[in-house]
Amino acid sequence: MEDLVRGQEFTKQVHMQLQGSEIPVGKEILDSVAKILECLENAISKFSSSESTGEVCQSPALTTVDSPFSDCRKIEETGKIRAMVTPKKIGSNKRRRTANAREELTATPFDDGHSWRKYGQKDILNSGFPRGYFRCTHRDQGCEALKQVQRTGEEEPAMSRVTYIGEHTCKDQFRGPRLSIDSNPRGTCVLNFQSNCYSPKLEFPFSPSFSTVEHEFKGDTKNTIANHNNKDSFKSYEFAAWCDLSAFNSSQTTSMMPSTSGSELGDGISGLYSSAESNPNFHMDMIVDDMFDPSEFLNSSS
DNA sequence: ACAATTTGACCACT
DNA sequence: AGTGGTCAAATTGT
Repeated sequence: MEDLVRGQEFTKQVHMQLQGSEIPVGKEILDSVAKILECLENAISKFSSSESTGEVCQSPALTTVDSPFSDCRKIEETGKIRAMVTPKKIGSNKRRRTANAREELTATPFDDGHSWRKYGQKDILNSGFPRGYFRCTHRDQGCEALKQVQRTGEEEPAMSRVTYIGEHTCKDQFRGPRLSIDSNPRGTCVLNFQSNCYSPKLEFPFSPSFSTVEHEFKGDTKNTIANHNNKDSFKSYEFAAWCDLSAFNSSQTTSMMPSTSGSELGDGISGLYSSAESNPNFHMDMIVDDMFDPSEFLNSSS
């Protein structure tokens, strides 16, 4: 609930900034932001009403405990018989407990700082889009965090409702504040450095202008995003752009990037991460034209 | 070879 | 019986 309200506030700020911006902003973008605001308001009002009745996320109360060894199955498939005797874990019922569940409305897809492994996909009635089921890749460490991603409609940019179930108990800590890129139809990008991109995250897919930036970044391996461990974070339509911004804070460089250790990326942006981490109020926006050349930028700033 | 994703089947729940 | 959540073999990617 708190997150929803924060998200609403952030979205309002973005909306006001876009409206008051000297840079021409596409009507579609303003419309999209207005829609997001509307969705958030709906979600908040629904949540408020369900909270008072003890419900969580519109889901029915769920039972979770079964006999731990009740799942003895035989499956016939293409003439073969596979006998599976899989002890059922307590709490691993088909219907999940949704306590600790929270929902976010996000652009599709986005990097929430954790690594997820897809374990299923299901067509959902009347939704038109399949729902994806993800679990934390560190499930072997006992991390039970799950998320479900459901695209909400045909709108562009594509938006998805992401439901997080359970908290991360693994060591794959939040990778820290992210550098995200937004762009308007004119080809200008906004790099948004935020100290805590928690929820909800309001992000938009790339317009072709980003591919220009990405291409130019790839010209220099030190500034590249190509070798990142978590390649999923860098699908062409996603936001994170990474570059060596250690010029901003070389003295405080401390790696905050356990998940990228060994990659040049981690070295490259650790300064940015540490500076942002060390200052909870760190917040910086940059306007970047699509002819932006990171090497020139770095030369001029050093 | 290993890791991640896809996909069809199973099962709990309504 | 219909639906949604999960499992795990098969497939695909690196």
